[in-house]
Amino acid sequence: MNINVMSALAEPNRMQIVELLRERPLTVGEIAERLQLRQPQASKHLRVLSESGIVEAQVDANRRIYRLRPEPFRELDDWLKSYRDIWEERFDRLDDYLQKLQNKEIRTEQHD
Amino acid sequence: MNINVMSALAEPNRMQIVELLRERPLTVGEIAERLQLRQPQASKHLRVLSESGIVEAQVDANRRIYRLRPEPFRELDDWLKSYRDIWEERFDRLDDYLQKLQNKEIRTEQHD
DNA sequence: TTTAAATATTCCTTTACAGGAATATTCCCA
DNA sequence: TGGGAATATTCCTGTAAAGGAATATTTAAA
Repeated sequence: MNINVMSALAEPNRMQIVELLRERPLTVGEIAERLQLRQPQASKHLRVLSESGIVEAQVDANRRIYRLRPEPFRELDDWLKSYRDIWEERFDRLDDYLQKLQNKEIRTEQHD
Repeated sequence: MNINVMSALAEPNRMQIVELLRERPLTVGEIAERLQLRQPQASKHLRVLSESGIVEAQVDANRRIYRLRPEPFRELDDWLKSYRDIWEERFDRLDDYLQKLQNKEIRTEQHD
């Protein structure tokens, strides 16, 4: 999977920008206002998102209208598909069985 | 989407570990050897993956057998679903049209 | 009960990156 | 053509995180 896409999405503000743009394309100013970011930070985050191919900008005079690009999402989906066997739990039935038998998992963290 | 999962996957070595574990569960030593990592770095990466819920360890004497957990992948898939409209390009037809008409996109980067 | 194997942890150093502040750039319009 | 609006860029600083080296911990086996 493309590490640049992952890194871009691994920053909370950028993730929020992506979630925002899911609704509709927005200008830098609108994004900054909605997310309570300063304009330069919004621009910088959008630059990272742009360089990873997640967003693209459409020029409108002195404004830039940013929107999501479909490709990274398709790639993410394709990548995920190779894990379907895992997350559908059609795998490792034997190991699972042995693990439950022994009841010896070590996990200090809580999940889900 | 869970930022911790994204951050964990945004590191190249950890992404490789996940790709490795897609095949089958492995011990720390096996992972380190296959990826040409020093054992402590492998352990450290596995700790991050474990804390984000991506992997879990099964104790076998003085060895730990790491495997993928299905939940984060399911969550990732659920999150992606909310973008299906985008990556299937069933959206923004009007804007797309106007954009192509003007032919004014600015994108310095090359993608795909 | 010492020894070796497997793994985890700690400490240190370096580097990447996010935010703040200031400034540059581009565009439209009066 | 000068000014303001929208956006991008630069410089600086602090912090998080990754790797290296050394060490601690746990376990089985001799």
